[in-house]
Amino acid sequence: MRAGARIDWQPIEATRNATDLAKVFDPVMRQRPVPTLAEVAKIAGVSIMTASRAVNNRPGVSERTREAIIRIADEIGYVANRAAQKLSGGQTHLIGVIGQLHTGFTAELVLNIGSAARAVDYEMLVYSLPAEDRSPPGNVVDLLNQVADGVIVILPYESEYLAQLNRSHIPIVTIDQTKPDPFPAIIADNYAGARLAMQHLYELGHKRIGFITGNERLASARDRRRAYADLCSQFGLEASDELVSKGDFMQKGGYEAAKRLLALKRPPTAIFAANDVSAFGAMTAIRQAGLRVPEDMSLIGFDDIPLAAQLHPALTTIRQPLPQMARAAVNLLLAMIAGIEAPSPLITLPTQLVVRETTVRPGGRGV
Amino acid sequence: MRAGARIDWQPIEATRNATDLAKVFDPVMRQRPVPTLAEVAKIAGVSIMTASRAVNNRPGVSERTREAIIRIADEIGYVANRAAQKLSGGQTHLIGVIGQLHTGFTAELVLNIGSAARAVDYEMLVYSLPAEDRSPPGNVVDLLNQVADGVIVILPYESEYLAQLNRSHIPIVTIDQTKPDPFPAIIADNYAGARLAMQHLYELGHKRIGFITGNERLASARDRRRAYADLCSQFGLEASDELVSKGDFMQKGGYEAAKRLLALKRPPTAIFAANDVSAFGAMTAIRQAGLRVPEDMSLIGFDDIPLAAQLHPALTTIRQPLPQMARAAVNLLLAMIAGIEAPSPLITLPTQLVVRETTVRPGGRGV
DNA sequence: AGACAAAACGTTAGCGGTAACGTTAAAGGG
DNA sequence: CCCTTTAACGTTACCGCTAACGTTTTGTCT
Repeated sequence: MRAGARIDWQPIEATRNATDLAKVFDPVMRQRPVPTLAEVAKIAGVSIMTASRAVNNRPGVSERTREAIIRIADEIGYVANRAAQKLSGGQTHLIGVIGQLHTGFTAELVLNIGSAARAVDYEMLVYSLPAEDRSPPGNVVDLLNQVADGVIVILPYESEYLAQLNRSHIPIVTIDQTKPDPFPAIIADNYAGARLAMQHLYELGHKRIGFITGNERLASARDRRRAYADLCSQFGLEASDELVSKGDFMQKGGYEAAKRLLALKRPPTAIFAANDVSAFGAMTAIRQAGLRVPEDMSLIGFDDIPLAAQLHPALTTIRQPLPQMARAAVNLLLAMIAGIEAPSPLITLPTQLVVRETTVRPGGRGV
Repeated sequence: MRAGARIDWQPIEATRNATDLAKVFDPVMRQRPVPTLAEVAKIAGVSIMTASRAVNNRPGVSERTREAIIRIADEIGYVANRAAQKLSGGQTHLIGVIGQLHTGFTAELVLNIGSAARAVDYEMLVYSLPAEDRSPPGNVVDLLNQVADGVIVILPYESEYLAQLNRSHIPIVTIDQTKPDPFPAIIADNYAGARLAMQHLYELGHKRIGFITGNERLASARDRRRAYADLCSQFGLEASDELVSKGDFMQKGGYEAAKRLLALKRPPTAIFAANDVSAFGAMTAIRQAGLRVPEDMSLIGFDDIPLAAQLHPALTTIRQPLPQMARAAVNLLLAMIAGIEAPSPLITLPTQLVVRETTVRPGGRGV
């Protein structure tokens, strides 16, 4: 072992003077290549295989040797080459996530997955599907498969297509898919959540409630709509096709859907939007029509994305248990990576009503 | 070449009946492994190397052979193994991006980078730095280096630290870093942008303008503050330390900073927040104090994240040219990957004033 | 037609790791 | 104290691909 190989990583503040910076950019420093397992092994005076066993914490090495090897690895700053690990059939401790980062809900979910992954010593790599979702994600799964141990997929449509395209034997978990056939899935209880929303509006006294649909390529959107319809009839609320306005989970869609509802001869007194983003769009439309939220029109969303609480007025909504969903997805994926069959192919998590400022009794506060 | 090897990818709608689904989940289909270059070569009756040259569009293959090989590759659904490519010194046509997806600005920038990358036939993989940014991104750069051809880094602090940690010789481009020493950088003209904001408020007649600072670990935040101070003295505006309130580019920081400004014996008539997210926080504080935006208090932000236009009232702000920045970053990175020295180590892009609804003459519309 | 260059294609080695098996050293058992 | 088992370590082969160089074919010029 070379003397002087020890490296002291200095905290960022300590590098703020010219002398230190000069050292940082010293060509010799910059050229120092990233060390391989072979170098660790050479310094430790063992074979590469022994070094591999040591750093991966696997049996077949004595404690003494293991410690020495790990110390050396730390000192020279060894980091395993994931590409090589994966190529040779090993594990990379990396999970891939595929989703549309454009949407607030997915983005938030992805961040939660990242936290959940780090909590169990995995890193996360994200592939953001383009907004025009037509590019088949099969190749992307293959791509992530080449570097990650497993993939979590959040698609803007049902995943049968993906199942068809995907030929990897990689573990895959989906989120927000009710058909667990192709892959195990994590999903919030959309039906029960939408019932909570409707019940809330009903209890406030609303008899005529409009609904803005989501992207009905997704089961979650269909479940929410089903709950709306079911509760309308259960509570004896007015129900007609004109009260159901087509949206797409997006802002503009919500805006236009709300506009149609407001243009009715008898507009509703409350609007249930299939997700928060649609609700934001609806809010714009309501205000543009010269009405106030919530005095003239109650509004409830779904998802509880961070923005919902920050808006004025703050949006009443149904909360999806994002941290739990993320943890469940990661745990399920890790189990599959470890070769354990999923206990259940479909894990449903409960939702929760979050009452804020956009829902009041019909007719406004005064009534 | 096997007959019947041709595969017709059916559009998603076509798979919706039971018979097709059964076929999809047929074990034989599922087990079909992802093909390698060796299989392409075998079917084509050429060596692996020739197949490699063909699919990578490199010289040394006749047009006839190339076409045949590419056709076969398409038919059996060959996708290059990026891990193997990278390991053997080749290019993966993949770029890595490191940033904090939590912040709206970064998230939007990342999406733009994704589009820019796809436009030049590259894919993007994202690593989201945890909110607690203390984990040194050096390892993460190494990680992405192992799979990507280059990395674009968007840090919540100056990048000297990164330069110190990073030992890869991988091409790196940073965004929002004024010190191009370690790596070439793309940056919006924050100083000029902030001047535009101040000039706008000045022209509306504001004489007492409050400023909410950003995260001053970033040069962009310091530049904006500098412009604020410079224009205060240039325009002869009231300037005092109490008008500068410490924020951190985040919602809560903006909220608290605005609260302090409002609590002054003589509050300002307008607030310039160092970024849009801070401005949102400020808006909450202003409303909580019983004041209206913009009648009682004008408010201007910086960045023009998508949310700015969707708020009520819509936020006046300074637009950063995200698509251009993304394209510039990608182009610069690709140039570096190709071995071309960056023409300039620091590319500055112009910003733009976007007047919306939160800025009016002091005293409200009536004046 | 022979010589020779260029294009087309093949072979070898190796990227950095791991699985599988082979070998050596330590431990245990009668 | 020798034999056997087990732990500790080493060797070999290979993952899928590309760089570098070697070989064969195809012109091309005189």
